Amino acid sequence: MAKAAISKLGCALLGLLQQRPSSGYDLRKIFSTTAMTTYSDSPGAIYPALQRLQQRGCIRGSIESGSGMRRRQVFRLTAQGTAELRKWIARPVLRADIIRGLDEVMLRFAFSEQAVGPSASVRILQSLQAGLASYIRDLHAQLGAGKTTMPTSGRLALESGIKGYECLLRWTKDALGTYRSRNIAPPRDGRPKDQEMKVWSSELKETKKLKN
Amino acid sequence: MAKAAISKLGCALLGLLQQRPSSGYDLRKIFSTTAMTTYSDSPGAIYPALQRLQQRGCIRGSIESGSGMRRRQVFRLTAQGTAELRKWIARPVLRADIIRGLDEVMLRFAFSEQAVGPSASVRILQSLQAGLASYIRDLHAQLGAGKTTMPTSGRLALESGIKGYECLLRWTKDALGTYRSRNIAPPRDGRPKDQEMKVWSSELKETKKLKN
DNA sequence: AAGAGCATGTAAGCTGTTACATGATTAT
DNA sequence: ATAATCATGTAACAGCTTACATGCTCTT
Repeated sequence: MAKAAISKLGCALLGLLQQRPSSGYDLRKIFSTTAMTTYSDSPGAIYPALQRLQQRGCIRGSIESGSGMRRRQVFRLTAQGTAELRKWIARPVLRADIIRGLDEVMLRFAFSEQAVGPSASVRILQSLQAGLASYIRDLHAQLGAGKTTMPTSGRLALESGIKGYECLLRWTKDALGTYRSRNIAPPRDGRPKDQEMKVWSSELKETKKLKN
Repeated sequence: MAKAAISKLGCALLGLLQQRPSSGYDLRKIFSTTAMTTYSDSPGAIYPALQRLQQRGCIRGSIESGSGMRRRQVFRLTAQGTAELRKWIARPVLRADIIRGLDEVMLRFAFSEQAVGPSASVRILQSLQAGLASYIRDLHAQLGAGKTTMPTSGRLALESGIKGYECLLRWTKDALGTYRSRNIAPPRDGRPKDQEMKVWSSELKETKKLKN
């Protein structure tokens, strides 16, 4: 049962719900207010996604309706949902992930510390670093091959991509340094022993208009 | 008629076909071989996309079948297809484009010089530069607001995004410098008068396996 | 003759987009 | 009261993914 993979949006929702139980509307607000605008805040995407997650048993919603309160359904992760979230985060970073879904890798990294622990963050950074270094080499080769025949804009576009990856590679090293200075043991293998759970982004409660 | 927008993949195909008439298989090879791997090389995406473009009147395919040759259908841009390609490239770069579809902006830039002319490239770079500068300001504000409450991985992820945009902004300035040194007049308004058409990426003919 | 690669497609399924729809509650 | 906002949904549509299917040609 539940063979198909959870969609990227679904994983993003799992990650957010792990940080704090929320209603669909809360989640839409996050997507429309914060740097997560890369994801859609449209109800036609979020509510069906929540339903799917619930059918899978990853989340459970409870309707809150006190007197003088609007009806709202608050979703929480189930044990299974937590497991799925961790599985998603712990997936190895392959070249395909770097090429087609770098944003998803960054999302996994963003949730990694809270949902699994710092060692998972380090693991993502390490495989990302390796994958980037290898891919950058290939891109340089491609640039060298077509340098003379490509039009300026094409060459520049390729260069922009390469520079972006190089920038990310530098950031990866910095980030690893941050964790090293915090004395996070490099994850040789085995499971992480840390499980710190903190709630952040508490300032996301601000009101903001949302049109349907 | 033909109100719905052409999909991103469709536009990518238009751009490639403008550079050189190609069969579906040729296009798949480009997507699987070059830095355009970000786009799918699956036949289930490309052949239907080509059909849609043909139904719209943007491209026209002609079946080539000499003796001792495999049947292959080569597609060419029509006048309307060229117009649609130019319209897509000339679209102003909005913040939404930067947030949700930066890759599409870069694709438009990559094709801009051949399909429209250097002044179109410059125009894209200028609006991109402005949009990036403004967006980066907002992201810095967000980072400052949540710096203390966010977990390390979340903060680092946001920083990585910001650094990526800053890197792109620097590239934008470099690229504008390249065009300035080539004496491309800044496009005050009106249409570009240049229309240089060269064929590049002639080395993409190399063979490479593609599994169905 | 057999297998690998060329070249084109189709069909099912899922997901996101866009647009619409519905009530309840708070503000003016 | 009326409008705006809260909060949740649904329905039609388009596009991509995955998997399958089909013949033809070249190599060995």
